[in-house]
Amino acid sequence: MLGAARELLAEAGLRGLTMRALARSLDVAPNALYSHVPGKDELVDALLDEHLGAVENPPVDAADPLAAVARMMTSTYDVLLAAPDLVPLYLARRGARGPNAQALGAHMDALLARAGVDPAAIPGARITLIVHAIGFASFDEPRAVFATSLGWLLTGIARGEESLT
Amino acid sequence: MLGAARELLAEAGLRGLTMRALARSLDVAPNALYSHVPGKDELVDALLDEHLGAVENPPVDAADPLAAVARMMTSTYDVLLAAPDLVPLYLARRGARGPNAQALGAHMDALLARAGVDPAAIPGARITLIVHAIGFASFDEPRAVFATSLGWLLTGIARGEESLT
DNA sequence: CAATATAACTGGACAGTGTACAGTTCGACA
DNA sequence: TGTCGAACTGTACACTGTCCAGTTATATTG
Repeated sequence: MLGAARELLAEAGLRGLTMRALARSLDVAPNALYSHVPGKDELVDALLDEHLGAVENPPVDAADPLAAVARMMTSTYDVLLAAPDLVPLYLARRGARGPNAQALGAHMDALLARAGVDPAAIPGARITLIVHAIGFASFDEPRAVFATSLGWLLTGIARGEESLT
Repeated sequence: MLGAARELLAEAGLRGLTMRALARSLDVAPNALYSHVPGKDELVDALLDEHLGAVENPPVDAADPLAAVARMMTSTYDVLLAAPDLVPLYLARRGARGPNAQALGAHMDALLARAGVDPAAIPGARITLIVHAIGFASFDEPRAVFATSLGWLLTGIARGEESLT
């Protein structure tokens, strides 16, 4: 069912992802879906988290942890862009909260800690990086702009400055 | 009509902002609205741009242009949060493109230029800052996290680094 | 094997959505 | 006074997500 939903999204786009169309593609009555999933929101959530499985997880003990974070976020960005129709859904659902999303978050926290980021600042840094990746994927700017701004962000995070307010 | 739409949004939320409800609040048949606006998207666009009129425009010749950018973005963030129901719409419509949005963009470009940012990097920096503000407003994190990460971003932008990829 | 519990399905419906079409009312202006 | 055009109405279409009651098929028991 998740697979059919993914296919449907790829073929018919965000607008085409409807319970009825999904049921049609499974040769089933629309309400039969509700035996497998409580509602469309939950289906979408599952779709979002599953998709995050493709994000690259660099080793936690990488030589340069900050570069590893950069690789991770770039991979996230690429994965998001690989299914552009999914991006508005990440926004509408405020990210993903399934097992894949949580594993990625934990992984990133570990890398940030190893990069010497103040522990108290880690959650904020994680959120910032996630918002940054999803936001950029949403506004689909050229990839170079994303890379540049990711560099800006990591520079700032690494130096731990926070005046200017 | 825009006013009624704004009120309706405030009272009934994002979900309650429907053409039919808007028509009802104006004591008019639903399709009468289409004499004034081509469709719901355009109505929403107008709503979004109008709302940006509340963003603070610091003087372009401020002593510290980078601090002025920070003030501008903080004000944007506050304005966005003042109408949380509008935020998902900014995302869905990929920002605003009306006169207010354009004026703000031009203003920011001028400030970034005065702050010594490489002219070629200005559009990217502008987009980055906008994505950052809208993204944070969307994920509604504590305000302090926004401020901190804005500091990170501006630090990076000002130093013009872009390695790490 | 037969009986039963349970998961998966169906038909039909409800209340809503944005919007198109054709036709009417009405105020402003020549 | 006559005409024009904007603003409106009634009706309708093709959708949406989801609920309810009832049916079928499958799996698990006695």
